[in-house]
Amino acid sequence: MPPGKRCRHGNGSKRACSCAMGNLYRFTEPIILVSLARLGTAHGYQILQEANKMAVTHAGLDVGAIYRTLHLFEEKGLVQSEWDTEGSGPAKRVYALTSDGYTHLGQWTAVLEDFMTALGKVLVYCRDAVAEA
Amino acid sequence: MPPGKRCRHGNGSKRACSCAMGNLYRFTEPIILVSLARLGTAHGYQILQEANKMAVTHAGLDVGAIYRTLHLFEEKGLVQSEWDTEGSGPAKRVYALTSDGYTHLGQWTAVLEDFMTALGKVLVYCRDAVAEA
DNA sequence: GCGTTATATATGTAACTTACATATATAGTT
DNA sequence: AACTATATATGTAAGTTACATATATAACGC
Repeated sequence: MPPGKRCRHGNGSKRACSCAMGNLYRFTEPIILVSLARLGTAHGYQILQEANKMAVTHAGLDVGAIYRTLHLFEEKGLVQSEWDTEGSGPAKRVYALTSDGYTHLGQWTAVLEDFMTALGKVLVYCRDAVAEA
Repeated sequence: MPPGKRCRHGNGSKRACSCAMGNLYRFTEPIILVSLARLGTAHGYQILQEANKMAVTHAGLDVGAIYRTLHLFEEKGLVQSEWDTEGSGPAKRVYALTSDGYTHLGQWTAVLEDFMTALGKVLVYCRDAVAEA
């Protein structure tokens, strides 16, 4: 919990690691959607790498969660996929956003906007409280 | 899930309700800490009202979570409490932050700063992706 | 050829958090 | 006496994270 505690994210700094404060929401769903939107077409492992460039916690996205969420998205019709047996390495299942997937990303974007605004207010109060203490 | 869906938060607007996108983290811990810091001394119900002024989801903080978290905080030594049987209404247990509680709030503040920065980046990507679609 | 590493997908599950119902009790209002 | 608001507290189903583990293919060095 305290910043001194060494967690496995290599945080030797004086700054508290997000993992030390409990399980924060990692925005797995919107990050996968926006990663796919940016990549156009991609398989799970590529999404993982793109996604972790924008991780909101020190831990980054969970590998297991990526594949589970992609299956879930396909069930809901937000992505569609096919096997890619060409190229090097093991066979990959490549995904792309559907029209519904783009719509869903738009809805997530609106939620994130509101979330950011609200969290910004909390943060101002936090800074004030810490400064006065 | 779609914005049209009426959830119990009275969202008849075209904007998606946060609850429709799954269970977001509501930052129960830091919001209780900062609420207590602002109020000085307060009982659970007062904290609930102060906390919901800065709710990061449409649902606001859960009443049950408030009392459970206050008990947890007391176990950890982040708050201390006593019964207040004076004044009107039922007896209230009034809480105040300890020195460790202020420290913990400081650590949460640092985590929120990082979180906001990271989420801001995601949001920029989201806006770009939605604009291009 | 063979062990090692990197790539790639997938499942299992314990712990944590949220969502919501429910129970209890006191004070004030009609 | 019934109703409403205030105040605290518990129970638990569902959702999410954390992390281990299993499977399989390709590339690389030796």
